[in-house]
Amino acid sequence: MPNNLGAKLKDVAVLAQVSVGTVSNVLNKPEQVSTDKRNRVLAAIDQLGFVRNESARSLRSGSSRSLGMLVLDVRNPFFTDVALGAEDVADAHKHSFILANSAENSVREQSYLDLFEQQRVQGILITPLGDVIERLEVMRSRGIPSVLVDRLASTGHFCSVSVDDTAGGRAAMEHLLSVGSTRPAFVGGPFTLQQVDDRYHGALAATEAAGVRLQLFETPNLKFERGRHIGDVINDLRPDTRPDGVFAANDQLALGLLQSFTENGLRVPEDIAIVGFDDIDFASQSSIPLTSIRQPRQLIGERAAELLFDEIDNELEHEHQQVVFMPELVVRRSSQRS
Amino acid sequence: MPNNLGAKLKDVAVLAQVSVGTVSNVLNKPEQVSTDKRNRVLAAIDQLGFVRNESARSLRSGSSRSLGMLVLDVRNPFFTDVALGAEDVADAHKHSFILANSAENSVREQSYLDLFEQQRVQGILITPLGDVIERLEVMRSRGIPSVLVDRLASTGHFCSVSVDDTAGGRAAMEHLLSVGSTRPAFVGGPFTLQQVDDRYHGALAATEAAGVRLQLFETPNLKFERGRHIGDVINDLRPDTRPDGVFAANDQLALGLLQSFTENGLRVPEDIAIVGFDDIDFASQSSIPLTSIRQPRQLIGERAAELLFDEIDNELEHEHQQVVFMPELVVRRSSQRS
DNA sequence: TCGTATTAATGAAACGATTCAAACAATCCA
DNA sequence: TGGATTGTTTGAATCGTTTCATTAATACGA
Repeated sequence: MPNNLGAKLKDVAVLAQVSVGTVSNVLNKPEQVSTDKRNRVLAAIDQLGFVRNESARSLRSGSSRSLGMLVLDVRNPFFTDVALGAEDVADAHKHSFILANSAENSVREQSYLDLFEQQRVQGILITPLGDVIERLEVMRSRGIPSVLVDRLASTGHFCSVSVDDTAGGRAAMEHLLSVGSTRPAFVGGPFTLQQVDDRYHGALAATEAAGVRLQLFETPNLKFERGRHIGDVINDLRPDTRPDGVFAANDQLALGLLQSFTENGLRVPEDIAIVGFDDIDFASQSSIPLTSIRQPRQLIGERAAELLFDEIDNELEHEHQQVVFMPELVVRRSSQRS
Repeated sequence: MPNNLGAKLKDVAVLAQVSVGTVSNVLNKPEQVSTDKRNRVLAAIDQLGFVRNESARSLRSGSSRSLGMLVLDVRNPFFTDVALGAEDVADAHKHSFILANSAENSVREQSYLDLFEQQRVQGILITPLGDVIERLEVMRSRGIPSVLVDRLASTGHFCSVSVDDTAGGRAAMEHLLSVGSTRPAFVGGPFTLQQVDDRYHGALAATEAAGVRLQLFETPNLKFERGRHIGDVINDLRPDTRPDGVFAANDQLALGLLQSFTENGLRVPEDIAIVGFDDIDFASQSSIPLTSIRQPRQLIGERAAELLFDEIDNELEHEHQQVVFMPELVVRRSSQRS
């Protein structure tokens, strides 16, 4: 017996001696109920410990007051921060917020989209993984819009909020060159991730402009262990060919490199400078604080949620837009050669 | 117009030429429907792109197929990992999982409990913050049970899953003593958090047993910056009174200490050894890897969710239990004086 | 005083699934 | 052949809200 004592709207109505419609109005449009009755109703609600049944509300009104968000990896603090920003906005709109983790697995991605559809969420924030754009278009045609996060919408059919990864990559590399790196390298992968590809090409543009060769160390993913591994590889190179400055595609990789270098006795930044990307908290919290390219993480989440609400609220007038933030170079010790 | 094209159960029934009851059975008890009709129904579902309406299901059946989880701080990787474990279990039970962040703010805590109640979640996993036990008891009496996470249930009225913080604190301090620390210190706070208090008293027991004095540096919270600050304070002490071994109440504090010491030129572990607590990923990923007390993070989440499901499924026979995991000392460079 | 706005309150009809008692069909046995 | 048994299928009732067309009450101006 699931529903033990739950008082319902009708019980409240009886106790307060008004109709159910009035109780509903007290809840939803309190200003158009007379003070007298409103107080009676509120008292009754209090006395009975009445709690609205959200399922019934959603059923009747056709959609639930909730947003779904699907990220690539909740264990990456970058995404938790983006989610935090989005949640704030959802909160402000009195929507609940369902955070799901595709964990870079496209089966999970699909099944969470199923879930969101069943829940009739009002909209979806997603960092897409698999080939999911088509499905999102179908879902929108059925009334569930979505906004792409940390990913530029290539067709104009979606709003998106992202960061100019190419510019970020260029800034990172220009910085390395400016502190005197003559044998720079890029560490990252896979190149099927647009972000990685863009960051690399930004870096490449910088080295080409300076007439310097850019070494490439490709990784199968962006995790710490991979960074450590490449660090060991780099350490084994002959000192005169070994990179003297490394730009890693994200901070987790960069931290892996840093640990490997430290353990192997390479001095950072004297022997080799490091620049990461994302500027997660742990970048600045490392014992050798990491130079990084900062993305406005919370802001990305906030803007994305706002765009989504705009589409939800003004289905017709809404115009899709691509918000692209400029990332910011934050210089710390890992690249400071004074 | 929210509900554009949504086909409903009835539409499926018409197309498949069966009754709505049969369609519902195909969805819920497919084995008791004849193959013939089942196939017709499935084909119709496919053709119409029918998606179940979860609100309607929940309304009719009295509770939603979902679990709520309320953590102290989603930005702390410890909690994301616990949540990940719990989510897996929820998934396996085909329940959806709502993760909420009280952010150490008891107003938010209350309002998320409101939300969970409105959503009629089937149960709640919570790391309680404010004075919330009473409310949880009321909620249980109304059919929404909860399990305490990372917190021992002091009354026997709840299940709980936690770690023996006292033992962990003792192990941490015994380790520091064993590597030769003669002026050990504890860094952490506030002591209103049971976890902190227990870890401290564990450490104290170890020093008392060894006849050594334990210095205490109290902090208002467990964040990185506080660790950094205390690190600076410690650095300013006269070398002959300065601690030569520090046990921090969690890893974030420990990382803050580590950064401060490194910057100030104190050598870790030679001048001062550090031990943290939680063993988050970043502990091992630090450039000087951190010795820490490992909690089985995912497992904590899993066990908690399992206990919750047991209470949900066997309301009557269920017996509350307190699961207490033993933490594990993981020795790394930050405390290795060879 | 009467008609007309204006404002408040009502309550029956949805929303879209699940449930369950009853009807129906098929099979078996005496 | 009829009755009992087993297995499918049916469809009306139901969950707890919101919605909205009506009705009731009140105030206002002529």
